[in-house]
Amino acid sequence: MTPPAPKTRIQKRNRERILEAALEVFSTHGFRGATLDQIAQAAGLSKPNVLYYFSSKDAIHVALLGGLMETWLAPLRALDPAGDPVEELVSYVLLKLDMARNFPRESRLFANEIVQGAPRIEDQIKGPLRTLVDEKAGLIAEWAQSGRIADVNPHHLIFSIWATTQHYADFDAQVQGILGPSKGRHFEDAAAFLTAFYRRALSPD
Amino acid sequence: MTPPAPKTRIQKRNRERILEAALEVFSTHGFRGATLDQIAQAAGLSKPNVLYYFSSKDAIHVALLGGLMETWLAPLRALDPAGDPVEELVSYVLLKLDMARNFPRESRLFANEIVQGAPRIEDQIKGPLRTLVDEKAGLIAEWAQSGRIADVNPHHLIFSIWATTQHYADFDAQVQGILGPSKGRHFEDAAAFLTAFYRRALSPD
DNA sequence: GAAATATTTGACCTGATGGTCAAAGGGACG
DNA sequence: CGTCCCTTTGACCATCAGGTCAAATATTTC
Repeated sequence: MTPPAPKTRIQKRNRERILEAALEVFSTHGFRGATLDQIAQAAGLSKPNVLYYFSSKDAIHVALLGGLMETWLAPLRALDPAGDPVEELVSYVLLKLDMARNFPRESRLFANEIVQGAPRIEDQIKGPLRTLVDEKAGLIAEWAQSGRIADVNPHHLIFSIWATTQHYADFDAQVQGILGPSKGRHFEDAAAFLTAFYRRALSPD
Repeated sequence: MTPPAPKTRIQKRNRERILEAALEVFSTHGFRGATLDQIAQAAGLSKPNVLYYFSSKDAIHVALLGGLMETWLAPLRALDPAGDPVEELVSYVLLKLDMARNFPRESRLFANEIVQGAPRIEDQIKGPLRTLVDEKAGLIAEWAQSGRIADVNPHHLIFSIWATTQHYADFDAQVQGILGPSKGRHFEDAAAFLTAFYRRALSPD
């Protein structure tokens, strides 16, 4: 479907341009709402030229999601069994919030996909993502059982962290509609709120 | 744009059918991803007949969102200054979670809209929603200042409640991909988790 | 029960959109 | 400097989708 390895310099450059443009367009309008013309224009290429590098609109989307999944999981992977449990989890919250701040398009890309039933990444969710989450949930469960953090349902704790952090990327329009526009202050306030909140909720008695 | 008041019985019935069908289709595929044919078929009407009741696809979407906004805000409006602060907030969390459980399509409809920048409900967000949120944030701020709940940023507390509860409707595909399918157990687990979590995080020292 | 009004629909129109193709342009290498 | 292969594109095609319309069919009203 998609050529496995870019060969020439030009191929590498143009494939990257296309993926960058597609990220912009897909994350803003969703898969169905995005058009090849928009992507081509954003990439500075003609539509047939885009289709020279990717066999279809669908292939672009798949390549994007696939290439981004690992980046998206990295912060969770970094959860360290050797660290202080509460601080590890708080760090995870802040890392995810940073990602929402610095990579909102990536966050929205996934949000668009998942809201509509994740038809194109079902396998990735039920495979690698689930495996990683289960592993880290096990770690959190140990922390809880040994009394090093409060007794919480690990999976739902992870969901809450995803929800509260990605919210600032995915629903930015709502946040800014309610709080007014800002150049990052909302993220700083959110960081302060979430840090205090999770520390309180997770610290053992 | 849209006839203000349905007159005949048939009009009322068919307009309702169309809105029900549109809720189903829009919430699953997003505005751009939904087609009039899909809506017409789901409503059991022909496409021209659908357009006899609503002047355009856009008009259907606007009517839907407008009609649902008040329902969506009701739980927040119910936050009672006279109640016990922590329990009022926990009740709000559970009410919102119930809505995510019982009205997932409505939740996804808004999610789809907001993720893509809320182009069609910007006014509703900056108007009625913002007003209500500011009012209730004031109430929460008083509770915090008088030491009846922990000291938290009220707006971000509200965002966290929206995020953690709507997550189970909006990102259901992900939740079920990770936890496996369920007939509601996830919601029960989430209710237990969120209750304990918010009670812990909000209870004054 | 006939006239007036409301509802329904098949056929059609138009623009948008994903995708194709043959031909032209450009660069690397002998 | 000519050949070969990679890259680019203008022109085109087919399908889909939102929307229109006039004619047909119910329904209401008098």
